[in-house]
Amino acid sequence: MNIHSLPDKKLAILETTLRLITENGFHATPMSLVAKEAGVAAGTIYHYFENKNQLIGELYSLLKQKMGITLLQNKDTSESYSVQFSLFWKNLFIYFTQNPIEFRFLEQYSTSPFISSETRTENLIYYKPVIDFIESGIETGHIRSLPLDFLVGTLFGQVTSAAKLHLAGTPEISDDLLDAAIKSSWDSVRTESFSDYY
Amino acid sequence: MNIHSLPDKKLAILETTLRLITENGFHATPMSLVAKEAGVAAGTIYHYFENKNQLIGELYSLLKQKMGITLLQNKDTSESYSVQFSLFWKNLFIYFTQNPIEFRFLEQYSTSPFISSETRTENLIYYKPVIDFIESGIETGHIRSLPLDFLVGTLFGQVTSAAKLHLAGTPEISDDLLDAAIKSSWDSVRTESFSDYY
Amino acid sequence: MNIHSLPDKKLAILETTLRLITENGFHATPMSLVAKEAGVAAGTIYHYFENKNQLIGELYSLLKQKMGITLLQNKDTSESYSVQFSLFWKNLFIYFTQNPIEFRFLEQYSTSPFISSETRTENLIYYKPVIDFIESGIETGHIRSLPLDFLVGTLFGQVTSAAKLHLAGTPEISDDLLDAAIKSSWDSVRTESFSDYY
Amino acid sequence: MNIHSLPDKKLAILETTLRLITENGFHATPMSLVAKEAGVAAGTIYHYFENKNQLIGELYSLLKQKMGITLLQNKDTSESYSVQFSLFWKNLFIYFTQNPIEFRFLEQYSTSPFISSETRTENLIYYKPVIDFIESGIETGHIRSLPLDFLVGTLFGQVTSAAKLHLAGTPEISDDLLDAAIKSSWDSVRTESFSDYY
DNA sequence: AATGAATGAGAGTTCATTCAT
DNA sequence: TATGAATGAACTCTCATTCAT
Repeated sequence: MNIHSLPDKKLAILETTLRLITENGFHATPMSLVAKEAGVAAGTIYHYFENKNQLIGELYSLLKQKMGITLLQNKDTSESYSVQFSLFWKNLFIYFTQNPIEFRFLEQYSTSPFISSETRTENLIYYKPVIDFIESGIETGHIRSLPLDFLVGTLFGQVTSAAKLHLAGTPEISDDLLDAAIKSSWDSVRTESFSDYY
Repeated sequence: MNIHSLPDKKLAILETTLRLITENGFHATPMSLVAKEAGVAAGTIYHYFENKNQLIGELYSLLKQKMGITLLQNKDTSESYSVQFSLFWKNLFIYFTQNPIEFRFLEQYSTSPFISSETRTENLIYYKPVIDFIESGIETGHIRSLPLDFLVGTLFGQVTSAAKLHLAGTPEISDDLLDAAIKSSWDSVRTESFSDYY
Repeated sequence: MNIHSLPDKKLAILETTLRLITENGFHATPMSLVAKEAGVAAGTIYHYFENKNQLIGELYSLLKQKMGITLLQNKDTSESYSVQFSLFWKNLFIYFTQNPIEFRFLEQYSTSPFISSETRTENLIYYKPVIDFIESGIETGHIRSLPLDFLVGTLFGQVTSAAKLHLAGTPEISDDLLDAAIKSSWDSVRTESFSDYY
Repeated sequence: MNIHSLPDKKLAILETTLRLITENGFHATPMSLVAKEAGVAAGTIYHYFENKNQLIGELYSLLKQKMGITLLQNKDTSESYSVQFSLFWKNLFIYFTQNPIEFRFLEQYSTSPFISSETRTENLIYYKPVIDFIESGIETGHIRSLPLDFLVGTLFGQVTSAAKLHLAGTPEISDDLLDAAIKSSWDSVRTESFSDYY
C-alpha cells in the first residue's frame, strides 16, 4: 500500500483529489469533479475507495508516510546529536518546500475533523525513529526535559514557519538564513550544557 | 462592529455557529441546524449575514479581534523586554486555554480556504503592537535578526503546542512547566547577549 | 380609484412595480426590492395591496383604464367612419409609443396566468365605445361581418406591430409609413364597398 | 438536436414542463413537480438542463423549430403567390389549433423576459423561407412595400386571433369563416393590383 | 400610516453514491 | 475493471408575508 504500487487510475484519483482539495477545500471539491479531472468515471472512484472520507483519509496517510520517509533520509547515527538534529530538520524542510501542495494539504487537514483520530494515530509509526531520537536526547542530556508533544509541536511549528517563508519568498531562504532558523530551533530545545555545541 | 454591540440574535447565531462548526466541521453544520440551535428562523441568519461563508468570515474576524485584545492585556512598557515578552506569551496562552472552542476554531480555519486572504489581512491590525514589539526587539538587540514572519510563526507554534498540551492534559500544565515553555520560546528568539537576562 | 387620486406612496409602489416587473419579470421582482426602490417599508405595501398578485392586478387595471381613456381622446362622432377609425388607431399607437414601459408590461401580462379572467373582464368597460364603434360599423356596412374578437385581435396586432417598429426604430416611423400602416389595417376590416373611401 | 433524437427522460421532462408551465405559469411550476410528473428524480433534470431558465429556453427553441417545420408543410412554389400565401396562413393556423398547449406556451413566452434575445434570434432561421417569400412578394409587386417586421407582426396577429377564436369556440371556426379571415389578412398586405387576384 | 426585523415554507440546485451495462 | 446516467436526500438561500412597535 505504498505509493509506488498503486494502479494508475487510483494514483490519478489521489493526485487529483490532493490538488483540488488543497486549492478549493473539501466541500468545494465534488467527487464528480475529481472524476472528470482524473479522467475516470465517477463510479471508478468507488472501486478504489469506500467513500469520500476514506479517500481523504488514505491520501492523508499516504502523504504522512511519504513525509516520514523523507524525514529519515540519510539518517546517520554515527553523527553527533546536533548534526542528526539538523539533518532531520532539513529533511522536513525539504519535504515541505519541494512538495508545496502536499504541505498545504497536510497543514489544512492535520487539524481538521475530516481526519479521524484513528487515522492520525496509525500514521505515528513513521515518526517513531524521530520521536525515539528526541526521547534519547532527553535521556542523554542534549534535550530539555519537556513533554514530548510540546517539543514536537514546537519543532514542527518552526520548520513550518521557515517553509512558509521559503515558499512565499521572493527571495527564497538563503542557506545562511536556513542555518539561523535551525539554530533558533535548536536553541529552544537544547539544554544549557550544549549551548556551544552546535 | 465589536462583539458587545451586536444584536442578541446575531450574537446567538455567531455563538451557535462557533460551537457547531468546531464540533462537526463546516459542511457538517447546515444552516438549518444553526438556526434551530440559535433559536431563530433560518431566514433570520440571512438578515445578518450574506451567506454561510460570510458568516464564518465574520466569526473568524471577531475572534481574531478578541484574541488581539486579550494579547495586549496588562501591557506595561515600563517593564523589561523579556518580562513584556513573557506577558504576551502568557496572554496568548490564557486566551487559548480559557477559550478552547475558539482556539480549535481558529486552528482549523486559520489555514483553510474558507477564509479569504482579504479577511486574513484585515485582522492583522489587532496584532500590530506585538509585531512592533518584536521589531523594536530586533533593533535594540534583544531579538535575533530573523524575518518577522518566521519569528511570529515560531512563537505562535510554541504557544499553540503548550496550549494543546494543557487542554489535552490530565494533568494540566504546572506553572513550572509553563515557565520552562516560555523559556524555551525565549531561547529560540533572543540574542546571545541576553542569554542570562530572563 | 383612478390614477390621480392615489396617495403618494401607493403611486410610488405602483410605478416601481411597473418598472421592475417589466425589466426583470414577475418572479425576479421581490416585494422587498419594490419596497426599497419605491422608498417605503415592506410592510407599507401591504397597507395598500392585499398581496403581490393583487398589486399586479391593480396595476394592470390602472393601465388598461389609462389606455382606454387615451384611446377615446378627441373622439368626434361627427367625422366619417374611416376618419374615426383612423383616430382610434392613432390614439392607441400614441399610447403605446409614448408609454413604452406600460406597453411592454401590457404585452407581457395580457396573456399571462397572473392576471385573472375576472380582472380581464372588468376592464373591458373602458373599451366599450370602441367595441360599439366596430359593431355599428358592421351594421352600417363599413366593416366586414367577422367575429368581433377576431376584428379586435387583428387591429390590436397591427397597432402593436407598428408600435414595436417605432420603438425599435432608428429611424422611428414616418407619418407616411404610419398612414400606410393604418391603411393596411383598414383594408383588412373594411368591406369592398368602401375600398375607395379612405 | 431535433425533437426525435432526444432521450426518453429528456423528452418526458420537456413535455411535462410544457404542460405544467402553460397551466400554472413559470413560478408556480416547481422543479420538484416537473420531476414528479415526468417520473424522474429531481437531479435527473439537471443532468439534461443547466437550470430552470435553460430548460424553458430549450423548450421554447424546440417548439419554435416545430412550428417552423409545420409552417412549411406542403410548400409548393409552382402555385400562385396568393395560394402559397394561403397555405402558409393555414399551416400556422393548423399548428396553433392542433397544438393548443404549445400555442399558449409560445404566446406567453414570446414576449417574456425569460427568453433571452439570443434564443429568440437563433430560432429565426426556421422562418427564413417564409420571410423570403414575403420579401419576394414585395419585389414582384404582390405585397405592399411595408417594413418586414410590420408585415410579419400583422400576419402573425391575425392568425393568432383566428386561432384563439377557434380554440375558444363552441362552435369552432367554419371553413367559410377561415377563408374570410385569410382574405382579411391578404387584403391588409396585398397591393391594389392584386385586389381581384385572390 | 408606517416601519422593518423576523418568520418559515418552499424554492432551485448539488452531489455522494449506486447499479445496470 | 470501468462506465456514467440516474438517484433523491439534503443543502443553501429566497421571499411573500406578518406584527410588535
